[in-house]
Amino acid sequence: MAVSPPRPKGPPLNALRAFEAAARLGGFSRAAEELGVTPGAITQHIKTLEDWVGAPLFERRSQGVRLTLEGARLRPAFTTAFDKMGAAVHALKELSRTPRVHIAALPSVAQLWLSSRLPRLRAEHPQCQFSVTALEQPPNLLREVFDWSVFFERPQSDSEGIVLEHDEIFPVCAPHVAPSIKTAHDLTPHTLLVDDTWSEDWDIWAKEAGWARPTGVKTARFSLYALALEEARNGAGILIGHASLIRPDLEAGRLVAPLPMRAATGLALMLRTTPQFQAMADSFVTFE
Amino acid sequence: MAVSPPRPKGPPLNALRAFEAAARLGGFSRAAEELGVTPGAITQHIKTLEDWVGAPLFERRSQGVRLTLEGARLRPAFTTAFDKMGAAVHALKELSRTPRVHIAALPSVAQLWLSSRLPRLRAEHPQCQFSVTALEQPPNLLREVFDWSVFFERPQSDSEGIVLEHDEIFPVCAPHVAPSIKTAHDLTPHTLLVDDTWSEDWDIWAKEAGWARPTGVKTARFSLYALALEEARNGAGILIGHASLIRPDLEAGRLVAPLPMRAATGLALMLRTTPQFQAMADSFVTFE
DNA sequence: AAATTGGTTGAGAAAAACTCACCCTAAGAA
DNA sequence: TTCTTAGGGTGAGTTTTTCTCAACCAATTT
Repeated sequence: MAVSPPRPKGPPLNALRAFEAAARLGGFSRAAEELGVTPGAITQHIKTLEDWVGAPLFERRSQGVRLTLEGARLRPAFTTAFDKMGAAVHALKELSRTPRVHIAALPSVAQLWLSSRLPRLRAEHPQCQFSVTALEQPPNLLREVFDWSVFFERPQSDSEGIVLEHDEIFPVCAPHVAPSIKTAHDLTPHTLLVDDTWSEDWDIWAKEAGWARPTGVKTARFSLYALALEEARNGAGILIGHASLIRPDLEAGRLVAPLPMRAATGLALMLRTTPQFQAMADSFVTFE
Repeated sequence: MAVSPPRPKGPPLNALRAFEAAARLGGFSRAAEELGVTPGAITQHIKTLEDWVGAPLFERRSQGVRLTLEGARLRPAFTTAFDKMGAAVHALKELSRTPRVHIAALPSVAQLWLSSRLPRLRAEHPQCQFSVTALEQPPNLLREVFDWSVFFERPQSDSEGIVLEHDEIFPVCAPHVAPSIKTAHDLTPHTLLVDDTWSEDWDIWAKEAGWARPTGVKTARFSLYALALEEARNGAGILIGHASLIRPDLEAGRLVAPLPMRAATGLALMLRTTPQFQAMADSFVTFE
C-alpha cells in the first residue's frame, strides 16, 4: 500500500494565474501582456497546468487558442478567486505609510495630457505619492496594482469609468504649412505623420471627410505619438491630431487645423479608478 | 516625470499564501507544515511581503508571532480568496480522466485501519484510483489536494466530519505476558511501549485507572505506532492500545487486554471529505 | 507567394524558493 | 539562577521555477 510520497502539492499558483488571464482575455499573448511576461512563458504555464490536470484546457488553432469546454467551465471560479485576491492585495497596498497613487496611461496620454495635470494633483494631495506607468493597453484594475487608468476606450454604459472627453481627430500642421491646404485633396503632396499604435486614424478621418487617399501618399511612422507631434510642429508633415492631446499646441499657435472636418473615433478618453480612489478621481474631474 | 518602470508587479502569490496560512494558523511553523516547507521559508515569505507593503504584518514575540492589527484586518480577505482558489483547484482536479481519490491519514491509521478497508473501497469503486498519504496533522481539505482525511480529532459539532468511532485506550500485551497482570500496579515491572506522537496516552489512562505511575518504570519509545504494536505482539512490553487500531489483533488473539479499564481520550477517529466525495464517504461508512 | 497572426520549442539565464545549520529571545522548569 | 524548550530569524548555498530569446510552425490574409 502506497504510504508517504512527501506531501502532494497543488498546481503552481502562477500557472493558475496564467490560465485565468489567458481564458479571460482569450489569448496567450494578451495574457502575457497583462502579466508582464513573454507569450512563451504563458505557453509553458498552461502546459504545466494541463500536465497536472491530465487534460487539455485550450484547443490550439492556427489563429490563436480557444478554451475547451472544460476550460470554459472552470474559468469563472478562477476569475472570482483572483478577483478576490486582487481586492485583498489592494487592501494590503493601503497599509503603506504614505498613500501611493499609481496611474497607468497610454504613453501619449501620459506625456501630453497627464503631465500638465499632475502638478495640480500633487498640489491637491501633498501627502500622496504619484507615479505613472505607460502601457499600451488599459490594465485590469481589479488585478494589477494600479489605482487610476487613463486610456482611450470605447465608453460602455455598464462600466464605471468617467468619460473625460470624446475622442475627435482632424489633421493639424505647423502654421506655415497650413496656407497650402484648403481641401482634403491638398493633403496629397504632404507627408502624413502616423503613430504606429493609431495607424487607422487617417483612414477613419479620410472616410469621414470623403477623401479617397491616393496610394502614393508619403507617410512617416512613429512609435510614439509625441514624436510625431514634434515633427508636425517642425513642419515635417501633417499629423492626425487627437483633440484632447493637441489642445495646448493649438491654443499656443504651434499647430493649426487647416481643415474644419473632425471625425469621431467612437472612443473616449476615460478615467477609471479602483473604488478606494473614486472620491479623489471625482474631485479631480470637477476641476477639468 | 516618471514614465515607464516596466510593469509594476503585485506581491508574489506564494508570499500571500504563506501570509494567509500563518495568519490563519497563528504561527509560522504551523504554516510551514501546511505548506510542506520549512519554517525558514515562511519567515522569508512574510518578510518579502512586509517589505512590499512597507509595514509589519506580524509582531514577533519570543513564544511565537502575533498578527498586527492591520494584519488581522487583512486576513479574512485572503482567506476567502484562497478558499475560492482551493475550490477551483478541486474542480480542476475533477477534469482528470480517471477519478482519483487522495486520502490523508495518520501513519498509524493508514497502516492499521485504512489498509484493511482499502481493498473493499477499491472493489466498490473500480474506476477510481486511490492513493494514501501519511501526515502527522489533518490537512485543510479546502486548500490541499486531498479528498478524504482520517484522523483522530476532537469532534466538534460545527464541523461536518463523520465520527467513525470514539477513541478509547487501554493496555494490551502478548497473551503470554497477560497472566502476570491482575491490577494496574502489576504493570510497574514491565516496559511501557510508547508512540512518540501519542506520548500522553499512558498518563491519560493512568489517571483514569488511578495508577500513580512510579518514576522508575521502563519505557520504550517508537516513532511509529505500528512499530510499538509489533513489539507488543512480540511480548516486549505493554502497549497502550487504541481500540480502533488494535481490534484485529485482539480478535485474532495476537494481543489481549489484561485489565478491564478503558479511558476515553476525548478524540474520535473522524472521516472528513470534500463536498464532491461526500456521497462516496457516506456509502463507505454505512458498511462499517 | 509573401506577410501576418499567434502559438510553440528548447537552451540558457535569471530569479524565486527552499534547506540547512546555527543564532537569538523569552518563559517556564529545575 | 541556570537549563531547557518553543518559536523565530539569518545568511550561505542549492535546487526549482520561471522567464527570455531566437528560431520555427501553421493557417490566414494580402
